[in-house]
Amino acid sequence: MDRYIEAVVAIEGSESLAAIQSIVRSSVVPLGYDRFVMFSASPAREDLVDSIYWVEGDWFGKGVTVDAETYVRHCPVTRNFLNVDEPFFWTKVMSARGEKYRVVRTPRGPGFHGLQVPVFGRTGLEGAMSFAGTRIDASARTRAVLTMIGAAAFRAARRLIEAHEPNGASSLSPREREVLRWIAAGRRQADIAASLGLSERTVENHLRRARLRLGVATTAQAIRLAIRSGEIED
Amino acid sequence: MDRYIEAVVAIEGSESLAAIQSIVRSSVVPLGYDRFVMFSASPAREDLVDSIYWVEGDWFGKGVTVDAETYVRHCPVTRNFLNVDEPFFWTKVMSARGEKYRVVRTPRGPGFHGLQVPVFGRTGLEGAMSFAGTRIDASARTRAVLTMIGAAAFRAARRLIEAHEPNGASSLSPREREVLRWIAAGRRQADIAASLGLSERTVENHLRRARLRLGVATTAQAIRLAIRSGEIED
DNA sequence: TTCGGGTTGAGGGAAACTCCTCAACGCGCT
DNA sequence: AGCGCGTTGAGGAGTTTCCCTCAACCCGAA
Repeated sequence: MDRYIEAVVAIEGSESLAAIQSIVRSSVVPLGYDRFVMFSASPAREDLVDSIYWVEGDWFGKGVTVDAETYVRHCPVTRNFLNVDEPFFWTKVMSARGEKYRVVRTPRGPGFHGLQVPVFGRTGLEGAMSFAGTRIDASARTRAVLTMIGAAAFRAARRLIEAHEPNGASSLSPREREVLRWIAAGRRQADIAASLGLSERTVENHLRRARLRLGVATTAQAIRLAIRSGEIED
Repeated sequence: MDRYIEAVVAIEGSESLAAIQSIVRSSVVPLGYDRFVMFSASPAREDLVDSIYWVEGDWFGKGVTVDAETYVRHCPVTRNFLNVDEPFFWTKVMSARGEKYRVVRTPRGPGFHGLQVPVFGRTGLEGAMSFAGTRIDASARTRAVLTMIGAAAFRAARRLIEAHEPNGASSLSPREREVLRWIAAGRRQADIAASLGLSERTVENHLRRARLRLGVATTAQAIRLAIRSGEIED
């Protein structure tokens, strides 16, 4: 079976971030990519980047430490994820007024180029993996490979990292969330009661408790807050 | 380069649905999958499935035509996409009270099994590709292959189909949008009327027209749709 | 000028939702 | 056993929204 598929399987089975990184490296360094950034993201944040899982390689010049803030400030093409839902290549252009990053169809020749691979989930953008290098292979094949490996690596890394961090406790109970989901889907309280096998009163009570917990006055506002915080699917 | 990667590249370059289907078939039939469903979906719809792009093979018994409604009614595991954001295997279980579909970690032995591969985008769930067969390879490798091919095939198919169907983007009027924004912020119609200097009736009328345009039954659902389509800010 | 669309507003009635309090049951935890 | 929490459900009263129809005004396009 294909070696890149094997890499994905190995990534999925990895038990440490270092293991994931090692597999990614050995897979994509031969393709010319030797700088990596992996981060979780949320379109609700205006700076997009939530927290960085992995930074490696010389991104902005020797000796520059890259943290979340630096990365976002220097790499504005990341915001392109708000407009597209596929991986895209970028290239660093040197102009009279300094360096500039630009989204391109195909980066050519030597220079600093990269591929941003977004990872989407139920709530939209969840994170990304970014590959870069000075002499990269930018073929359609390589893009497909990086798309697959980047997505697998991000999911595997997040699985490991979120296992260690106390996950953001959702403020709604399962029932409250379920009722709210149906309301957001356009059902009436009575319909929901029927399809869940509850009394209309119970549905109403769940809704009220949900409003209380979310600290809002109306159900419409609760829908919006719940979507924003990922309690229910957008 | 790997043959499955080549398949993905070929899918991305396809200019017809038939071409995509042909590539998918030749890639996954050797793995035991000979039944396919590809559909666009939206968590906003309570039946989840929007429209079906591709149905092939014997899903529910010989001679049963599968349309969107039949598929959803017979295949409740599809709703599992609301809870997970990774592909999952399912299997058909024969019990005393008829057949039942169940989500499983690994389907074993002969029988009717399948893999559901969700495709996510900026707005969350966008569609899925479903592979099934009676003697399937359910290894981690195959799951990785189907994940990649399913996602590529769905995106390519949607690109082709949406190019033909000019989507009627029905937008809201400025006033409708403004009222909806306030509603989403938790205001009551009467409050909005006061702060916009309108009568309560007018606010109510704007809301009704907004619901009509968005094609939804309740204001709560309108909030969600408007957020999804970017009519109001999240 | 006529036509369509957006905005404004009304009446009347029906349906749905919100708010308050109270209470029972199960489940896990100390 | 006692406690907290989630789930379920009720009565009663009040508020809010929804539905349907009708109509006036303004404005830009045909």
